[in-house]
Amino acid sequence: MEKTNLKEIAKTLGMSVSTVSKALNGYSDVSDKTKKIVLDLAEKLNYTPNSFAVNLRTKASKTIGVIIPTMVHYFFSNIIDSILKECEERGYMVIIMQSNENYELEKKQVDLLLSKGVDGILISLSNKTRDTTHLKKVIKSGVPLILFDKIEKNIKCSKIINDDRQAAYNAVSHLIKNGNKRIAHFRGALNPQNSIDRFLGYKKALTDNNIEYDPSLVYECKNNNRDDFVEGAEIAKQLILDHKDNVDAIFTVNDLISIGTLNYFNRNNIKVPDEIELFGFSNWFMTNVTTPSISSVEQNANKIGKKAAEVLFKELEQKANDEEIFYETHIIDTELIYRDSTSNTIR
Amino acid sequence: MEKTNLKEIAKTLGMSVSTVSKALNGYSDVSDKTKKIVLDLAEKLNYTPNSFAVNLRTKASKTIGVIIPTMVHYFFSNIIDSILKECEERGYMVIIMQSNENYELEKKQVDLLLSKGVDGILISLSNKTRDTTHLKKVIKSGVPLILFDKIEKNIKCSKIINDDRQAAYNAVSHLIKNGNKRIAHFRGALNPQNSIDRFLGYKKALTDNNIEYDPSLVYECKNNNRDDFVEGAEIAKQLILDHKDNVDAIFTVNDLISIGTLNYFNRNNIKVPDEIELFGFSNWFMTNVTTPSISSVEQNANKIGKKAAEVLFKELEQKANDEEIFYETHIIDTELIYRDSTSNTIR
DNA sequence: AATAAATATATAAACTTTTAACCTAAAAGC
DNA sequence: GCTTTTAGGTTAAAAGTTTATATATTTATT
Repeated sequence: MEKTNLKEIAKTLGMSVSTVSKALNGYSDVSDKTKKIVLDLAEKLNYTPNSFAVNLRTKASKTIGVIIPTMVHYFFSNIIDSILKECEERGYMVIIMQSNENYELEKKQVDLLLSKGVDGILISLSNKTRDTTHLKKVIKSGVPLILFDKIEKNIKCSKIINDDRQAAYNAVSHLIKNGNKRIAHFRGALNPQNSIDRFLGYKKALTDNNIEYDPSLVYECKNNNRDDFVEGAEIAKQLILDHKDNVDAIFTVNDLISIGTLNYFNRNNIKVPDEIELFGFSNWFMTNVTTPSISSVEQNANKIGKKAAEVLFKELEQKANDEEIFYETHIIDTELIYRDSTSNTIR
Repeated sequence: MEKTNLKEIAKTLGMSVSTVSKALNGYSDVSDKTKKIVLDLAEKLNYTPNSFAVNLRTKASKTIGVIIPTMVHYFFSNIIDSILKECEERGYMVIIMQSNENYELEKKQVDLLLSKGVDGILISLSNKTRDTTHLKKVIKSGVPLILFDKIEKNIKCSKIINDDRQAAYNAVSHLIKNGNKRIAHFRGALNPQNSIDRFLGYKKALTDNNIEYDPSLVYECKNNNRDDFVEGAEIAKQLILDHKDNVDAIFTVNDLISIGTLNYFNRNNIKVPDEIELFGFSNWFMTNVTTPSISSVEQNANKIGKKAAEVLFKELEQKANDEEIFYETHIIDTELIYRDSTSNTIR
C-alpha cells in the first residue's frame, strides 16, 4: 500500500492535477460529477495529502508549540490536558517541550519551534527567565505568542493568568475573618512571580485588616517540587519552636507544603484547625483526602489551558484575515475551597 | 526581519542556490573560502532552513508522535518527561496526544500522526483497545512503531514493558516471607492487562508458597484515577467487615488505593503494619510521606520512556541504512521499595 | 446567429530545499 | 604537450501541493 498522490490520481482518471486538487478541496468550479469520481478514487486508494507539501505551499503546519517548565506537576499536566483537547477539536497538533526551569533550554526550544514552523506558541516561562529576547523574536517573526501562568508583563502579547495576589489575599482574609490574628506564611522561593504575588496578597490582607505584618512569621521554602512535603514539615517544626502558642494560622504557597505541615502537626498532636488553621494553594486533589482535609485555592488549571488555546486560535484567525490583533490579558478566576483545616463559621 | 532563504543568500553573493545549500550542509565539494563567506552571511541574516521544504525534500520531519491514555498521571507524565529529554538531545520534536482511554480517539490520532508525517510513533494503548488495525496500518506504512506499558502482544514491533506479574509476585512473596498468610488483594478493573497481570502475580505467589487462594480476599476497584483514594478506604472498610481479624496483609494494585486504605486504618485505629501489612504499586512519591510510609513497587517510568525512545531511534537509524530491523521486547526492571507499612525482617 | 456570460477544466508557476548530473579550469601525470 | 584527474562550481530536476491565469466548452442574452 504505497502512499499515493495527486499526480497518480490525475493520471489514472485522465485529468489534470489541479482539477483533482480542487475536487478534493471542494472548490465550486469543479462539477459535482467530477468531484464524485475523484473522491471515490481517492477514498479507494486511501489518499491522504502529503502534509510536507501542503505545509510548504500554504506556509502553515496546523501545529502549535507549547513550552512549560515541567510536565510532572499536577497543575501543568492539567493545563496541557486542556490545551490538547482544544487543539484536538480543531485538528491541530501540539508539540510539547519542557524547559526544566532552564532559561538556555527555553531559548533553544523557542528557536526549534520557530524553525519547525509552528503556527503559534504557548509558553509558561521558566523561573530563571529574565531576558526576553527570545520572546521578542517570536513576535517579530509574526508567530502568535501567548504567555500563561508564568508570564512576563512587558511583552506585547496576550496573557492568561490567575490573579495570585488576589487569591492569596482572599485566602488570608478568610483566615482573618475566622478570628485568626497571628497568621504565618510559608512562602515560595524569592524569585518566581507567583511566589512574590502570593506573598504580597498575604501581606496586603494583613494590613487591610489592621494586623501588623510580622516578618518573623514568614518562612521561605526553597524547593518547588516533591521535596516540599519534607520542607513543609521542617518549617512547621521551626515555626512552633519560634512561636509556640503565639501563632493562629498558616497560609502556604502550595498544597504539598500544607500537607507536610499537617503531617508534622498530626504527628505532634497539634490540632488542626483548633490550635492552628491551615490554608493551602492549588487545590491538589490530595488536600481533599488528608485528615483533616485542607482548605485551598482552586486555580482552574483547565480553564487556563482552554483559554490560552482559544485566544491563540482567535489570533490565528485574525492573522489569516489580516485583521488587527488586540492583545488580551485574561485573568482566570480562582476560588476558595473551604475544608476542615479551617474553621469556616463565616464565609 | 523577514525570513530569508537560500535564493536570497545566493543572489546577494552572486552564487548559485546549490552552492549555498552545499556550503551550509558542509559538503566537501565547496571550497573553505566559499563556505566561510556563505556561513558568515547566513549567520548575519539569521538564516534557518525552511523546514517545510526540508521535510518535503528529505521525506522526514525529525518529529515523533506519542499517544498515551492520559497526561494527568504520575506514571505517564514521568514517561513523557524522559521521552522529551531523549528527543531533545537528538534534536527531535515530540507531538503528544491523549487518547483518554478512548479507542476511537486513539485510532483517529494514529491517522493524524501518520498524515502529519512523523518519523516514528510511540503508543501506550488505551484500556479499551481491542482492535489493532490502526497499529497494523502504522507498520504497513513503514513508520517505526514502539509500544510501551500498555501493549498488545500480537503486534510485530518493539515493546517496552514492566513485568507486572513478576513485580506483583515479588511484592506478595515479600509479604509471605514476613509471615503473612491471609493476604488480600485490592485489584484493578477486570480488563486492563496490568491489572490482570498483577492479580496473576499475586495468585501465583500464594500457590507457590502453599497458601490457598481465597477469592473472597480479592476486591475489585473500578476506578483508576483520583477517586481511588475514596474507593481504597471503602474497600478497606468492607474487608474488615468481611474478615475481621482474619486478614494479615493487603497488596493493592496502585498506591492511591493503598493510601486510601491506610487512611481508613489510621482513622479506625487499626495498626499498620502490626495488625495489617500494606504493599502498594508504582512508588508514587506520596507513599514516602504517609504515616506510616508505604512499601511499594518502583516501576521506573523514566527508564521505560528512555528505553522506548532509544529503541525508536535505533530503528530509525536502521531504517535509514536499509538494515533489517529486529524487534525487541525490553522488560524494564521493577524493584521493591521497603517502607514502614511492612515488617521487613527478612528481605 | 452572434456575442456575452457562465461553467468546467487545464496549464504553469510557486513554495524552498536537496542532489544528481554536468561543466570548466586548473593541477597532475607521463 | 597532451591527456587525465580533481576541485569547485552550476544547472536543472524533483519532492507534492495550491492557485492564479488561461483556455475550452456550454448556456444565456439580445
